[in-house]
Amino acid sequence: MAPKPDVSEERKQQILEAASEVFSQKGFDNARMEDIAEQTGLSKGSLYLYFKSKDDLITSILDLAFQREFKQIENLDASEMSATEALEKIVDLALEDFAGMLRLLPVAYEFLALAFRNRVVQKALKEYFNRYMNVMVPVVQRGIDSGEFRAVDAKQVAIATGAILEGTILLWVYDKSLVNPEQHIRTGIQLLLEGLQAPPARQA
Amino acid sequence: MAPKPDVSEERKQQILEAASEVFSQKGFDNARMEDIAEQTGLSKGSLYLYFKSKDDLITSILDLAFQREFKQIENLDASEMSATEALEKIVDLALEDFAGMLRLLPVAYEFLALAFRNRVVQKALKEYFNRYMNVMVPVVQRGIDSGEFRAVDAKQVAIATGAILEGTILLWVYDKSLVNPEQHIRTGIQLLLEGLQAPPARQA
DNA sequence: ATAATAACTGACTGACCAGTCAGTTATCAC
DNA sequence: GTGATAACTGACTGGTCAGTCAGTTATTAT
Repeated sequence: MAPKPDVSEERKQQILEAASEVFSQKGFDNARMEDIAEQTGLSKGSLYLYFKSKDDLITSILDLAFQREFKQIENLDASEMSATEALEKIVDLALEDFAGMLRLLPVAYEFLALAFRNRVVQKALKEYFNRYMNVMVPVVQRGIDSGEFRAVDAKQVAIATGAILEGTILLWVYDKSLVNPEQHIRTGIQLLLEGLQAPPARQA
Repeated sequence: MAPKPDVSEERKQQILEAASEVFSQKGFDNARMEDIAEQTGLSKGSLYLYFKSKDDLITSILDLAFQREFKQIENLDASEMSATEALEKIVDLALEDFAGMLRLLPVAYEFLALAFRNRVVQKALKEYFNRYMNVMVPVVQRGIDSGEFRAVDAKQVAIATGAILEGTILLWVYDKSLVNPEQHIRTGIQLLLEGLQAPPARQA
């Protein structure tokens, strides 16, 4: 009576993989379900056995990517490092993730555009930003309390660091030959840190 | 013989204005030419008297926005200011433009996503980035030469500054209630500048 | 075998919409 | 008026594609 083993988890993975590929190559609107079906080797009808719509597919893909990106960073035990070391470690992890997310970057920017008119997307992005701040602010604050950094607003530093991360990647999209995310993120963060360690600025 | 005065320049403006509105509200793919026609009060057929396709419309809109953004910055005569003052002035101008571009931001992000698969878009973005660097690098270099800044790579500083600008705006899209572009761009740049003015970093 | 059912298929439907063009209207000169 | 032309219109065409579902195939237990 109990027939074929349940392959649905495996299929879901397979479909998500194929869909990531197709979405990143064609963009969300220009990707056809038929394209994704071809990429998996399944038929279009089968996709609907595992995901209820095209929207469901893209949502699942980005959700997974975001979850993955944070797992490592949130698991980082920063208590044994100096704040500077912790920040550098976080940047390292973000850079690793960047390499993995590369393929999804075009879809991520479309998603960002969507945030202007879609409440669900807005909520997802807010949550993402919150998790980021919840990791960063305590690290910076610890640096301030310990005297490692001068007295600044920890939130502002967390935002500036995030801006360097996201902004450098964005500039890389502008010109992939002149911007090297790995290198330029590191030096950008370095400049920020040196500003943090400096005594209150002398006159310009 | 010579009938009706030529209204085509006026119409073009009118259509671009309406299209910006509709694209920013619905996104490029979901905006219908019919929607844009309604917004202008003209008929769909008329749009095609002034623009040869939907692509032509979006291209014209973004081109105009980019040109406008740069005119002021490139016209800035920095020779009488300190490098710090010049950088701050550039940030001021960028922030002014940001206010004007706000409506186009969603379309701009879609455009960025397009850059991954469209050569023409790639070229346009490269040119934009180049113009930015051509303004920034000399200013920073002058600061270094005059002893105002310590010896760093001017390009790296220009990129870090651009990253703060673009990255802060991006974070604002993530959470509009926690990020204030005007405020956080200023403090981010401030931190960078203080790093620039600092002596070679003491140990962390 | 055969029955039970999970997994899969792909032709089809209904809706959408960019772009066209034959026809209409408005404006002007005389 | 009337003729010339610029400006405009909107029904229509051709093509696209998400999602459906009646039917088919594969796998297993007995």
